[in-house]
Amino acid sequence: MRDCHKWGQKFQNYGLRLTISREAILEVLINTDKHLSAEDIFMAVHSNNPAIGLTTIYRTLELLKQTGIVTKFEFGHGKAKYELTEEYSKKKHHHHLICKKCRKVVDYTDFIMEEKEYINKAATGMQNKFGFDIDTHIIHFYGICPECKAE
Amino acid sequence: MRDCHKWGQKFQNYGLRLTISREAILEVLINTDKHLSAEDIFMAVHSNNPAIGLTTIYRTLELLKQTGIVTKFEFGHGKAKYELTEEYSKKKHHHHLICKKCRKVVDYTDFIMEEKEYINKAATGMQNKFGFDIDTHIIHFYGICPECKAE
DNA sequence: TCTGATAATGAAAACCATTATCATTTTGTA
DNA sequence: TACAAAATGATAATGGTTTTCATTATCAGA
Ligand SMILES: [Mn+2]
Ligand SMILES: [Mn+2]
Ligand SMILES: [Zn+2]
Ligand SMILES: [Zn+2]
Repeated sequence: MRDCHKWGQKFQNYGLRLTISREAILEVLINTDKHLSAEDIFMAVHSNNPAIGLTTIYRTLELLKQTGIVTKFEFGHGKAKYELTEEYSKKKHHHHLICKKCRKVVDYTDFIMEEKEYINKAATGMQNKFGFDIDTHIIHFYGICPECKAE
Repeated sequence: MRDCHKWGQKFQNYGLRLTISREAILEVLINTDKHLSAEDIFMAVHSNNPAIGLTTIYRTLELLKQTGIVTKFEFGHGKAKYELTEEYSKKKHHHHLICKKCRKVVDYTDFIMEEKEYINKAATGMQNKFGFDIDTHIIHFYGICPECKAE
């Protein structure tokens, strides 16, 4: 159980320990399809492991970010949200729709071929023009969700 | 001078007063090609108008955001950055390259046709699929700038 | 199994960008 | 000029995140 997961390997390679806390946090991230804040994760973990503190949540999330296991998103609503990276998630490559009214965040997986084409072209162009090595990108669409339109 | 600008009209339409503070803040935004934080703007304004406080900077930036004169960006480095919107800026439609090491932000105006094509397709798709009305989008490219590569 | 070095942790305090409060000043209008 | 509404600055408060530091858990070697 402990070492059979992808991240178990990753942790070992980085000389990090796969502790109870870290496993509990990863488990929460694996078993959700939402975008969770540190506090969301703290509360989810707390029900089974009341001893784990919020500080550890923040520290672990930072660690998971550094090792490429989670992505940190700042949607502009005060608190950062976390999601497993494509490599470690069941989710496919996707981007986000954000409702400017209710702040809902929806995953959007369509038109990935077209996106890839544009992104590749742009990333190559930037490499050539600026010498900038691109390795990730973010696309956010802002608008009003159907519920807020109806209101 | 006071009313000959686009934003003068906009302010009037909204029943807002075009005060010294607001003009000073707009002037800073007009005369830069950088992405400034509230504090950056405060310091720039301060040299000529020491009486203007940081609170007014924040309040005015929020106002300018509401009226569509500035865009607020959260690049994930702690403080928000502000830039005139396409409509009020000399800059063309563009997106951003962000260096993950030194946090530099570079404007990128290439491949806009290709981008527009993809964005239109995606926005239409989302409208049809989710009933989500998209009106803006953000594209951020993350990577390492040439200076940091050389280090 | 013991032991020491190192990593991880929790509680509490500190940090810091941003926002709220409120008394005062400025502005547009009659 | 007088008055109401809007704008402002100093200050305090907020709240998500990070630091600090003493304690605990983990692992490698003896
Ligand atoms: Mn997502
Ligand atoms: Mn820009
Ligand atoms: Zn909504
Ligand atoms: Zn750099």
